[in-house]
Amino acid sequence: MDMTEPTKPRTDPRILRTRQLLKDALIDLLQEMDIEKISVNKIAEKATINRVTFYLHYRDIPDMLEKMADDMIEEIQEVIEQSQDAKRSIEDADSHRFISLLEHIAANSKFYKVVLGTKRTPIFTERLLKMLTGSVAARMELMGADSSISKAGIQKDIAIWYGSSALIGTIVSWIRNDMPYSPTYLARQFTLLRTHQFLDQPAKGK
Amino acid sequence: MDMTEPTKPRTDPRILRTRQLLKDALIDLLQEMDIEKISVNKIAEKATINRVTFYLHYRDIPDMLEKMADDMIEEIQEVIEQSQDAKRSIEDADSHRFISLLEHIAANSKFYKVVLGTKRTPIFTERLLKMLTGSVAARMELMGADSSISKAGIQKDIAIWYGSSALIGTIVSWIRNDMPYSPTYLARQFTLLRTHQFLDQPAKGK
DNA sequence: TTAATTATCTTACACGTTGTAAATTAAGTC
DNA sequence: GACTTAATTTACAACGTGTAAGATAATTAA
Repeated sequence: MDMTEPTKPRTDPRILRTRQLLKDALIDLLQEMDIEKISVNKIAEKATINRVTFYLHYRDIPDMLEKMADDMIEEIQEVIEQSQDAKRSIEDADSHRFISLLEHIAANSKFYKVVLGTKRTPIFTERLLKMLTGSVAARMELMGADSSISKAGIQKDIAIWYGSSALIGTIVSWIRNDMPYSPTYLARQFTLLRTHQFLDQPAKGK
Repeated sequence: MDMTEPTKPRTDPRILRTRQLLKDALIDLLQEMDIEKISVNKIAEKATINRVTFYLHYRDIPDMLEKMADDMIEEIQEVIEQSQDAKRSIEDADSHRFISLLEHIAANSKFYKVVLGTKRTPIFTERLLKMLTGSVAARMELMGADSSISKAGIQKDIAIWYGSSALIGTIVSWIRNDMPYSPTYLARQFTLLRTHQFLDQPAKGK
């Protein structure tokens, strides 16, 4: 009986090495300059890789960014799945997934500060937003039709726009401000905002 | 006594014409293709303007986008200021500013669908977020320290991250989905979300 | 270890883009 | 109608892109 994983073609170490060098070089360059100023030439040079070799792996720079975004999403999915086990209640799972995500970002802050913390590479924010929108939508399904949201006559899709935007925006702002709060603290604050938020009328008076 | 406005040098109509042609051309091109594929050549060609003339007005394409973003913010400020007069109460002003903004976006939907509705030109979203962050921060100041936010022990800066992200994200999602709700309706929904949002615990169970 | 396979390197080329210069033509201003 | 300024035309050097063909080096399988 074959016990080996079928999804392991075992890639040539040279390929892994080259791609890693290229990715690191691109992140470095994105830290230094705007994306319009980055050329395949510069990436290859910084990676100490021949320029022609770049084209053996990626069609062009946007293609490379797209593949890096794919990798990012894949990693995040893994991190979140691993944090799922042995959770006491379902309402806690949400918060713990959030904390795991923030911890993962903090552990790879150099990367995330560049790809999510700057406006240079919108594809990463785009992808993450798409993913989080799915989570928020699923959460709303869980909450069901008897929630105060439905009762208040709020359109589900608008609530999803609102909730997922607040989520990714809070994360991005946290990154841009150099992560001044711990993942646990930010998660707690986020939960508070979701429940207690803006219950007041603004102050009256001329 | 000089009654003329000092801030009116009265620009040459040729300049205005050329710039308008260039801007229209760029918006058209952004509708058709990704920004990396757009060259000064293509812009000039579509604008029926000589390529060299482009450089008499803008340093390069990013510079042009930056100036267009400046113009956008300026226009939005004007629109919002004009909606300020004759408002009954302060709490309504907020909502009316929001409606005016949405109406302005709907009236220029071709432009906004390209610059805010796609991920191609992050500088426009960036600028608008910055502006809205200011509004949200001012609103929180108005609400004061006795609000339920402060009482709940929520950091003011995090509340601003959350609120401004939800705001711009809702607008962008609305644009991306081809503005399926009227400005007034969306504003009402937004207000509901800000007050009633997510008061439930998620559904329990296995 | 040798022989195979495969990734990377080297050199080269055609083509498009960029930004600038100088002289000319056209449009707007007084 | 003379003056001023914007736009055009043509030209050029530098750079970036994407691809090709053959040589070299690293990896893997026998």
